[in-house]
Amino acid sequence: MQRKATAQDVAKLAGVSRSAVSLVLNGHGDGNIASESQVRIRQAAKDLNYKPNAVALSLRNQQTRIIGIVSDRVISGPVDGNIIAGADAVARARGFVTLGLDTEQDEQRDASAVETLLDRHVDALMYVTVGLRELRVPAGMEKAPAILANCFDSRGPGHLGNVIPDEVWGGAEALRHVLAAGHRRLGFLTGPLDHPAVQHRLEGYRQAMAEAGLPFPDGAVLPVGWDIADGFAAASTALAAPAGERPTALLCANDRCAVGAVLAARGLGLQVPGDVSIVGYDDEERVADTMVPTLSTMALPLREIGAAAMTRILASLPRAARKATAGQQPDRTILEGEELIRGRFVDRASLGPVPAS
Amino acid sequence: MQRKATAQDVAKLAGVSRSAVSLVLNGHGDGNIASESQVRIRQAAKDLNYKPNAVALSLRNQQTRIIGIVSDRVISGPVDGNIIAGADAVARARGFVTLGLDTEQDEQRDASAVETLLDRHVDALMYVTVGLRELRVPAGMEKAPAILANCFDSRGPGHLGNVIPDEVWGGAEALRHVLAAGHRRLGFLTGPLDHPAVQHRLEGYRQAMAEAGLPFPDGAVLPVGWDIADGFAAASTALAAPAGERPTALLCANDRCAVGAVLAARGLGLQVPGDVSIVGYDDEERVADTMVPTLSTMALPLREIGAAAMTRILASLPRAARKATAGQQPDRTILEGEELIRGRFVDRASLGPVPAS
DNA sequence: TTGAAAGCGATACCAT
DNA sequence: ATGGTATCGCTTTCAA
Repeated sequence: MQRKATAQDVAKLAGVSRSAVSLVLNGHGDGNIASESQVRIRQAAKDLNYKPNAVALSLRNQQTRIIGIVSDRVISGPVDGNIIAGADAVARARGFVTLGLDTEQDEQRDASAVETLLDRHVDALMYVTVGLRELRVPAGMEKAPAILANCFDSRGPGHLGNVIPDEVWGGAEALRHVLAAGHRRLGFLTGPLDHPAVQHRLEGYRQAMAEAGLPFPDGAVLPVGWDIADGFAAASTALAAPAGERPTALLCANDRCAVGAVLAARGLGLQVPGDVSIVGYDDEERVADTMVPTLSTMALPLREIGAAAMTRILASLPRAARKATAGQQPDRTILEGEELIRGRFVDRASLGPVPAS
Repeated sequence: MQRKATAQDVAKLAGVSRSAVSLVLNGHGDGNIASESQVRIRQAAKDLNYKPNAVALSLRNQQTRIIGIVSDRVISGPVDGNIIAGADAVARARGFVTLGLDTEQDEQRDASAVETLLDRHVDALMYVTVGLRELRVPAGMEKAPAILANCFDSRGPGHLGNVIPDEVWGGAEALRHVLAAGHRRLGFLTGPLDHPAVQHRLEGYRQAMAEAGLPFPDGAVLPVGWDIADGFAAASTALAAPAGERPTALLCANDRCAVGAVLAARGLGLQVPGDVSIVGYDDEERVADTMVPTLSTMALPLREIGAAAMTRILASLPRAARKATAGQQPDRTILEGEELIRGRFVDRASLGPVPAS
């Protein structure tokens, strides 16, 4: 912590009292301070490169302008941190800063992370998960305004509000694109059936089939996992059927799974998308866009989720930084309910027309 | 910022003054406060779940116990945040917290990120990059103790100290494993030749060849890029040669590039590692370990780099948190020089013996 | 052994 | 219009 100019220094240079400095620099000077004093004060502040000490302000205002973010494996993990990036962008635009603690998927660290943040007197809390999932809200989170991003309260609705991707819509939208390309023999390489995102997407798949007046082919659902090897194994099986029976399009649980599916197709001597189309999910950077062939995929609106969650939490804070105690009540109703955000389908090379056969 | 018990509350409950509370709770009570008062104070603190207000402490001690981290695309990016995780683990173990700002590769945000951090009066700064590179140190970084992780000062040595992976050793070590498997016809799918990591690894490759008494095959170096598509293109060319001439092992710039190489091999009807061995670099989570086949690769010691950088920066801080101003000088010499960290070779399935042919 | 008081930096009320 | 002063919560020196 280096030493910088204080209000006192500015006051001395301008030949006034520090109260005058404070008044002027906060815009309350107009009815109170002689305008020529105001000029001198502003000049002095500029000369000294004066910035109010954030720590002193925090103490004085009982507001740190820090939003604490607990994440399960977003910061340290190999996956996209765009939720946090989106949240941070909103926070910074409003003079807040985010303080992130990653538990690295160790549930025991949840409560201690919250405690650390609370000890630092963050103004609000946000919990971010790497994948959509149920969250056992850590102890202590009720002690500050809080919101969940990409996860939902295990105690059910009516507790902590949250922002999540609209997976029902996402599943439906992805399938709509596949159907529009003419595909009818499909394979759904989903993640585990007990995963909430998988359930939602399946519902979306059913919706899209119904919209198209098609029956839903239950046998086409192949629950696997989220990794390359999972996609490889499932696709190897699904594509082993003779040309007239095998699926002409595979909808995968995510882009890595799709990579495995492409690998499997190539192993069987099949072209993508010539013989089989493959659609991913997530639009993972440096995977979907640089894969061979590039992956058509349903993008997850991660940045938007983070931004929406941060927007809500900031709106719940008492206005104006000052008078946090006496002033108006924080508007907690903003923190209730679930907000669904839609992604968008990214059309690249791996989805093509139905093979002529 | 919720209201919590203050030292005043503890004092009242224990029937003493707040100075007594402070003395006792900081271990300075022994020669000063009656031992029975001490017991009462400790009990009262426990009853009220008293924790000193971190903000007030920061103001009083002129030390926030926050380390600011600026990163170019580590938090928001799709790549491993393990450097930050390693740094954070060290910091938290010593009662510090890290405040990370990601510039998302926008150089213009560099200085403003540093400024934001400095405005928050962080005790020290760290700059983390997603890949090894030269860094034009942002303005303002000299205003606090600072260190570089995974990058190096563009002004050359003797300026900001740094911690980076030992890429020369890494290149040599990877090649040693390939040579030990018997391979002699090699292909080096490196990143761009002007990239520092590529230059270092190339030097390592030469070393390992020399150690083995082999000439270095300049024609085997195929500089490409870092993505799947790059690896695919380069490997497609390299492996197009007839069986007796084509390389039996490919050393790739990173794991994604290796994925592209595997894709290319499969496209040519070649087995990995049956016909050609493929070695990655980075040991990227959820790629190297779940690829089909799983990737043998040179792991980058990201966590260790973060931990080492944080260790050095904390060691440079004035001891004991108190008497920051008057007390001893910060030990800046610790922040000088370059520290090289070695990774380790991870032996999985993609590296095999030379094909019988 | 204990408590009163100064000070970290900024703000806002209240006399002047 | 201006400046003195209490306050935020804590630490530490100095008197009593």
